[in-house]
Amino acid sequence: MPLPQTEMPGRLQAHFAERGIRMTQQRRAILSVMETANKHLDASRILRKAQKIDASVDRSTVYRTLRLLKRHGLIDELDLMHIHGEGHYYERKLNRDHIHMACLRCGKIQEFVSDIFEKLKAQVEKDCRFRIVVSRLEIGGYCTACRGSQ
Amino acid sequence: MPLPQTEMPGRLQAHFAERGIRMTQQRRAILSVMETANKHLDASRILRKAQKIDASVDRSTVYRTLRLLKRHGLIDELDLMHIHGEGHYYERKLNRDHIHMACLRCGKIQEFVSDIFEKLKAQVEKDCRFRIVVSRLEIGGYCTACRGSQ
DNA sequence: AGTCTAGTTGCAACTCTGTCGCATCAGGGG
DNA sequence: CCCCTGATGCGACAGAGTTGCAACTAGACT
Repeated sequence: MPLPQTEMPGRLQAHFAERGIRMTQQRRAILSVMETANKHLDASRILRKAQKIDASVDRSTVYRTLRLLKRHGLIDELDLMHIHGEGHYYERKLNRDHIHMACLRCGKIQEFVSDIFEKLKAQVEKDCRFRIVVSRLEIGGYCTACRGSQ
Repeated sequence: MPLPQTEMPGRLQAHFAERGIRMTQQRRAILSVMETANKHLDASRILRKAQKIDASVDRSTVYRTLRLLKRHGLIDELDLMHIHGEGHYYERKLNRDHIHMACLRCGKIQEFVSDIFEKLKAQVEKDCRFRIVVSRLEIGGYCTACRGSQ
C-alpha cells in the first residue's frame, strides 16, 4: 500500500535533516500539515489533519512534535487573545515577526508587519541588555467592520 | 468575631462602587490580594492568598471575579511565555501598558515601558483602522545575568 | 540486506486550568 | 427588617497538555 509522500521536502523537513533530527512517518505528516497550513491551527486541528495523512498519529505525538518545533524555533505559539478557548495556536515562523490583532466581536484575526515593531525590539535589546529569542505581540479590539456597529 | 477589613478602599473597590457592582466578603478578599500584589500571581496563588483573608473563598469564585475584573478592564491577563506551566497571570492594569520580558533560563520577569510601544499601537490603530482595547507584548529570551553564562 | 540501539510512538492514566448547574446564601435598596 | 436578585460553594465536568511504559522503527554500522 503506497503511502502519501507527495509533499515536497519543505523548510521544516529540511531543518530536521540539517540538524540530524530523526524523521518518522508521523513527524512527516505533522510537518506537512504545518507547512501547508493557511491559517492558525490549534493542536486538535493539527491532529485531525495529520491523521488524514497518517491515521496512526496520536495526540501525544502531536504535542511532542510541536514542543520539538518550538524548541528549535521553527514555529511560533500564539494565544490569539484566547478568543476561542484556552488553547494555543501554531504557525510557521516566518522571516519577519508580525503582530496579531483579534477582533473581540467577530473573532477575525488580522496580521500586521511593522518597522516600528522591529525598532521596539531593538530598543529592548539595547536598553534592557536583553537577548530576544521569541516575541509575541497580540492585540484585542474591534476591526474596521465591527467598529461601526459597536 | 471581627473580620479583617483593614485594607484601604483601593482603586479596584472604588471602581466596583462607581459601577454599582455588588461587593461581597469574598470579592473584598480577592480585590485586596490584587491591590497589594507585588508580583504576578496566577489563579491558584490568588486563591491561597485570598483564603488567608477569608477562608470561605472558593476556587470558582476566584475565576468568576477575575473574569469580572477582566471584563471591566481592571486587570491584565498575562501568559509570561508559559515559562511555568500553562496557566495565566494577572496584574492590575496601570496607567501605561508595559512589555513583559521573561528569561528562558532563570525565569525572571522584567517589565519595560516604551514610547515606541505607544507609537506602534498608534500606528496599528491608524493604518489598520483597528480599535485597540487590550494589548499584550511578551518577549522570551535571556536577561543580562544569564546572557553571559549561556 | 541484516543487525543493533537509541530515539520515537501509541496508549492509557493522569494533572492542571478553567467552567457550569444548582441549591443555598447574603448584599444592600426599599 | 424584609426581600429579591445576584453571588457563592460545591461537585461534576470539559479540555489542554503531560507522562510512564512497553512495543516499535529509523538509520548508522557492518
